[in-house]
Amino acid sequence: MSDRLAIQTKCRKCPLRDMEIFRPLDEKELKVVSEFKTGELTVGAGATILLEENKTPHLYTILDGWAFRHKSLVDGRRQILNFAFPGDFLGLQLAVSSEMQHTVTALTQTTLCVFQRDEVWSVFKNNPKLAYSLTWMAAREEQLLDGQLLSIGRRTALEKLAYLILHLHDRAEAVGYAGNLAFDVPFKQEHLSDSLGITPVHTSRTVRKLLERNLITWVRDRIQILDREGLEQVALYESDHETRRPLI
Amino acid sequence: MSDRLAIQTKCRKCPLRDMEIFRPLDEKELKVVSEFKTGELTVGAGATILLEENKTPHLYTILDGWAFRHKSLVDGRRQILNFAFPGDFLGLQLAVSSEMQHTVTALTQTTLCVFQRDEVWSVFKNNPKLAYSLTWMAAREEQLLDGQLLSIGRRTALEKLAYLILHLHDRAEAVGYAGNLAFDVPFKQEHLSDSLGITPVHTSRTVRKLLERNLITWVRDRIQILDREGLEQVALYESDHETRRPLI
DNA sequence: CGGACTGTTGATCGGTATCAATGCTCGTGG
DNA sequence: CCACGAGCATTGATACCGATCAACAGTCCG
Repeated sequence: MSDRLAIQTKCRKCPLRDMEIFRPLDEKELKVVSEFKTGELTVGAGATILLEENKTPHLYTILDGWAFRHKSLVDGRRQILNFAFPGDFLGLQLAVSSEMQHTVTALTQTTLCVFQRDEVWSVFKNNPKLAYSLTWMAAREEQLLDGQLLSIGRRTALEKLAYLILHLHDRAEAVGYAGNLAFDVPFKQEHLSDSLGITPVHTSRTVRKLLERNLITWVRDRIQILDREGLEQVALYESDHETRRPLI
Repeated sequence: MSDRLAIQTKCRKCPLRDMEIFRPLDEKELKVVSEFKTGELTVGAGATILLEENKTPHLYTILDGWAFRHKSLVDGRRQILNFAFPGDFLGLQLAVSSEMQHTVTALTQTTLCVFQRDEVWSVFKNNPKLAYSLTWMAAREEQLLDGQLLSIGRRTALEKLAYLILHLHDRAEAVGYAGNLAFDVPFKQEHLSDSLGITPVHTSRTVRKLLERNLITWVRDRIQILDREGLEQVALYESDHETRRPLI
C-alpha cells in the first residue's frame, strides 16, 4: 500500500478541535496553523513515521490513529518511550538536533498533519501563542516521560503493568478512543514488554495475574477495566489532573 | 544557613556565556534576559530548589552547582529522573501545569538565576529567539529522558552504571566540571541507586565490578575514568554529538 | 571517644530471564 | 472445508540477576 499525500482536513474544521481537552484557537492562530500545515499523510499500521538518525524535513501532528516512540540498543534490545495519540506532536526534537534520536511507528492506520521543519521558526516569529503551545507540548511530554521513568525504575512488573494500562486508558479516553472503562488494543503483549522493560514471557504471566484478580479482562483486542479502584491500588496510581491542552 | 537573595551576576557578564557550548546571545536577547532575571539565589547542598506539588512563582537557571530532579512513589521508593548542571533551566513545567510534579534538590551549593513565572509569556511575545531557546531546552531534556528510559528499561545494572558515569562525565565536562577524564563526585552511591533503579547494596557491588575491571577509580569523592573505550563498550554507549546550545 | 552515615560483604530469597515445548487464532491455499 | 503455517500467547523447568536481611568496617564530625 502506498502512502497518500493530500490536504484533506481544513484546520478550521479539524474534528479534534471540538473535543473537550483541546483549547480552542483564535482566528489568528487558526490562520497561522493553516499556513503551517502543508499536507496530510495516511500510513498503515506498522509503518515508520519518523526514523532514528534520519533528517526529515517534516514534523507531524497525529490527526487520527495510535503510534509509539521507541529507541533501541545496538544489540536490538528495544524500549518503547511513549505512546502517541491524536493531538500529539511528533518530531519536535528536529527543532533541536539535526536528526531524530528515536523512531516513531504507527500502531494503527494513522493520519498525520504534515508541517515543514523550516517553518517552525516562522511560527515563533509570527505567533507567540502558538510558539508557547509548542513549548507547552514539549513540557507535557517531559512530564509523561518522568512518570514512565519512575514507573520503570521503581515499580514491580505487576505495578508497572497496572499503571500502564490505566495511563493508556486515560489518554485514550481523552481523545475518544475509550469509553466505559474499555478500549480497543492496537498492540501486542510484545509492545507492553518493550514499554515496561520486561520479557514477553513475564509480561504474559503478569497480564494473567491481573486477569486472575478480576481487575481487567482482555478479549479479542479489547481491554475492559473491571475494578478501577483495585487497579489503581495495585498501580500506586496518582492521577495528574490534566488540564486543557493546546492543539497545533 | 539562610538563603541569600540578591542580583549579583549581570547577564551580560555571565561567566557561562564564555563557554564553548553555549550559543552567544545578541544584544536584544541579552536585554530581555536581563529584564527577565529578577534575582539570584544561592542554596546549600541538600536544599530543595523546587518541591513537588508546590506552586512557586519562580523558575531558575543554574548558574553554578549541581542538582537533581526526582520523583517518588507514595511508599517512598524514589527515582532520580535526571541531573542538572549550569545552564540548565528548572521549572519549565510550571508553564504547563499549575504545580510541580517532581522535586529538584541541590547536590552541591548551588547558585540560581531567578525568573518570574508570569513573565515567561512576555518573553514569548517580545523575543521569539529566546522563546525558541526555551523550547529547545525542553526538547533537549526530552532527549536526555529518552536516553535514561532506554537505559533503565533495557540495560543491565553494570551497563546502566557504566552509561551513567559516562553521561555524567560528559555533561560535567561540557560545563567545565570535568577534565582529564575525571570529575568530583557530589553524590553518594545512594543517588546512583535511585538513578539506576537498583538497590544501594547492588550498586556497591556493581561499582566494585567497574573498579575490579580497571575501568574507573573512585577515591575520595572523585571518579577517574581509566579506560574510556572499555567503559563505552560495557555501556553500549553512543555519543550524541551535542551541538551548541542556548542559555537563558 | 562515640555516634551517625555510608559503604562493604556474606547468606539467602525472590522476581524476572531464559529456554523450550505446546496451544491458539487466523489467514491462505489446496 | 480442511490442512497448513505464521505469529502470538501460554506454560513449565531452570538459571540468574538483583533484592533483602544482617553484620561489620570506614569515615567524618562533634
